[in-house]
Amino acid sequence: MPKVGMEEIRRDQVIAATTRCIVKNGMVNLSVKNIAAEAGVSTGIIYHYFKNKEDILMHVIKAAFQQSHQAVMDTVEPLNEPHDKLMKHIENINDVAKNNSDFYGLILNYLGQTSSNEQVNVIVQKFFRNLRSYVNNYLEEGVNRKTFTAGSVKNLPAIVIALGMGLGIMWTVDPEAFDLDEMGETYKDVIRKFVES
Amino acid sequence: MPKVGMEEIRRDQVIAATTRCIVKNGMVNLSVKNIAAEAGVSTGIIYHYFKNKEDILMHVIKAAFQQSHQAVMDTVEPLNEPHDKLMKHIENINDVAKNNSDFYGLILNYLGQTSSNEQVNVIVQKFFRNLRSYVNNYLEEGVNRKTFTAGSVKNLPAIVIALGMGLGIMWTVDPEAFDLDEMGETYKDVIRKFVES
Amino acid sequence: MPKVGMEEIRRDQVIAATTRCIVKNGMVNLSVKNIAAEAGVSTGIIYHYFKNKEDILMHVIKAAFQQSHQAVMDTVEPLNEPHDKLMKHIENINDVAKNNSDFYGLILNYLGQTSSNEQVNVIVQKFFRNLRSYVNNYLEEGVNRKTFTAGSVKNLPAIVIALGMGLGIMWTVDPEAFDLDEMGETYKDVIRKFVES
Amino acid sequence: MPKVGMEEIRRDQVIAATTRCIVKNGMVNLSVKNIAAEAGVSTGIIYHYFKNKEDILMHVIKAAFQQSHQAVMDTVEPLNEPHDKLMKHIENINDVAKNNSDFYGLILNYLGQTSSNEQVNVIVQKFFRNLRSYVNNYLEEGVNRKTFTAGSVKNLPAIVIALGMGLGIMWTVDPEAFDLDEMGETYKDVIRKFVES
DNA sequence: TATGAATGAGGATTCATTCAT
DNA sequence: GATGAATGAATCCTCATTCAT
Repeated sequence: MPKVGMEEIRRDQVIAATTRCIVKNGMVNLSVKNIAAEAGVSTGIIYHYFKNKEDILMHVIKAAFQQSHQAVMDTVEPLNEPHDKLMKHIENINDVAKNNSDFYGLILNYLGQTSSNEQVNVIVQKFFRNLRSYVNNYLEEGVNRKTFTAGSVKNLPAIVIALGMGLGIMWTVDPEAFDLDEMGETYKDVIRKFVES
Repeated sequence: MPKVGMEEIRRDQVIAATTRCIVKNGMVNLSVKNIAAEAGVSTGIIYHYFKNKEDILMHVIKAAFQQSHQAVMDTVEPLNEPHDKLMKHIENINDVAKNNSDFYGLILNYLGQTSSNEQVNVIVQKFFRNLRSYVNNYLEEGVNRKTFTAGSVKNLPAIVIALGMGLGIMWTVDPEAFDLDEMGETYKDVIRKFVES
Repeated sequence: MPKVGMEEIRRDQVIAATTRCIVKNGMVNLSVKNIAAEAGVSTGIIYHYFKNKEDILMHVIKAAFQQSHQAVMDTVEPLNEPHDKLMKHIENINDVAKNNSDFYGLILNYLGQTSSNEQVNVIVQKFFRNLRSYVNNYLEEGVNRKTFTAGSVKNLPAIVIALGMGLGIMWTVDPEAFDLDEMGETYKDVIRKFVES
Repeated sequence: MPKVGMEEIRRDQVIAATTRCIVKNGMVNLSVKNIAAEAGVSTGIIYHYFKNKEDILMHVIKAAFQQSHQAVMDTVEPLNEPHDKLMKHIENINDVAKNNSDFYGLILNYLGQTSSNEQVNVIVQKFFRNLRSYVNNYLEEGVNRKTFTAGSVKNLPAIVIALGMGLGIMWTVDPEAFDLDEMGETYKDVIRKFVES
């Protein structure tokens, strides 16, 4: 193993380990010792690469959001039609719960912190704004192209994201509540009916 | 100060104090010492009325859900028309965020625990199932009375609750994201359009 | 239940309960709350009849020693022959382990305190001196009557008591170590052979 | 101060400190804080080397018994004659009270725990069995060589150990009770007379 | 870079004791 | 006489962080 240029390897190692710890044991039971053990490193080295525990936590959530952002970019942006983009985005939201279930386990642990930790709050706000902004772009594009009616778009981004997130949370907490794929179709129907009326 | 019959008073005192502590500082920073200080009692007495910290936490979430359940009962049940009930329920969900903002601050802190604490998970699942079940009742009633079309109701309860919860969370995290009252109308429109199509 | 003249009843109740608690859970785990529960009274009343926990403990050991003293008096003193007295005393010591096994469980818990608690030390010393003194009396009587040889009696009281106590402790700790009745005979043989040689 | 290879040093430090604390203040008043202070370390480090307080206590008694075992091995085993071995063992038992008075202060504190703490009970039982087993070996050897008569050996190991322990305890509790050296001779006489009759 | 020993403050919990009723 | 609510100090243990190696 190289002894120099470990920076990124170690940071990723710690971030991944922390994510697993939070999802498995909850933020409440997260300790630096656990993180170190899960990452297979010493506690000391963690403080070489991160300022403190809080610093790790910020990097973890940023990394999660960054990954989510990337997924949208990779799958949605290549598409041309606003309608397709919107539907693909919706599918994406649904896929997160199914394929990357850690994601919800993770942000649920951070959402609780938003009211007491300003820094977390800012990051989460930015993430939500980002999500709404994507949707807004598709909608505006669609309105321009007369695919969507202008009247409906105002609050729609929030509706789309809120519904996706709500379903994701609900399913994460109780996977027996409904069939995720089938619900994904209903999700799209709901939005489609509203946006095309 | 009376020395007898304090049981309920003290328990409520501690539950209320714990709720405030969680909302203000987050579950991660919750300590029994804080709870005692917030409640204006000694730490010792807390263990006279509760088995341990976990026990308090369970009572806190149960109390919050019970209160929410009561609000639905009080406002929705008196109504006669399924459509009115559904819309009233939706209004209720929205009102929670506005009038009882602690509620979201609280459950966001518990949602993070669902993946690691089975007991919390069960309670939250039960709560969500309850909520969906209410909506389902209105819908079935509406289908019987031909107010709603049968085809749409299958996944609708989850949609209604998920959307409401998603909006509540989003607004709690970022109250500047949208106007809650206006969004409430859109929320109703979305559901109405879907259910009546 | 009478409300006056409860003094002795309550004190005995508490002393008996404390004894059971110590034997069952060890002095290390003894709490006033446990005592109260075992005695079926409130914690408050305990402080009405005893100065504090230490005070209870002193009364418990005194009561145990008093009882042991009484047993000797009742069974040994009526006898006439020094040799019979000595053997009866030895039988008594053995019987304690068998019939009143709490006794060893109790004093073992107090013996540990002798090095750090002067008051306990004094009580235990007095008890041992008492025991040796009984034996000494039989021996002196026996020497006077020419039953025993003078040379052997000097250290014998301690030997008799030490051997009895050692066997009692050993058997209490490990009842499978030997058959108590058979060992009682050997115990008597050992002393008899020494004293009559 | 070195930072590596401290494991054994620290463990011994803590075990020795705990022993002193127990002898001085009794097990009832033993706290991890005291141990740490007596050992001259922080409380935190104690939990780095021991699982918990119970774990320390187990190591303390094991160390004490191990030391006692070693003393027998070193002084008794080199001897050839069964009779010499037996007498040397007896002298050893007596010497413990005189030269290593902490030993009795220590085990007296553990004996009280045997009835409530299974783990301690097992350790103490094993220790006693060991002691009896040594004596038994000398006796069997002696019977083979016709030094001892076969009839007397059955219960003798327990008698030897019990008497030694009883005397040790008695003297530890009340050193004025008798002269230890002189009593040691009587102790040997008692056993000798019994075994050689 | 990397380790893990070391610290001491802080966490949950228990406990002896008091006191209003 | 009797209760059990109330207190706060003390207990066991964990944890974030530092630092010698």
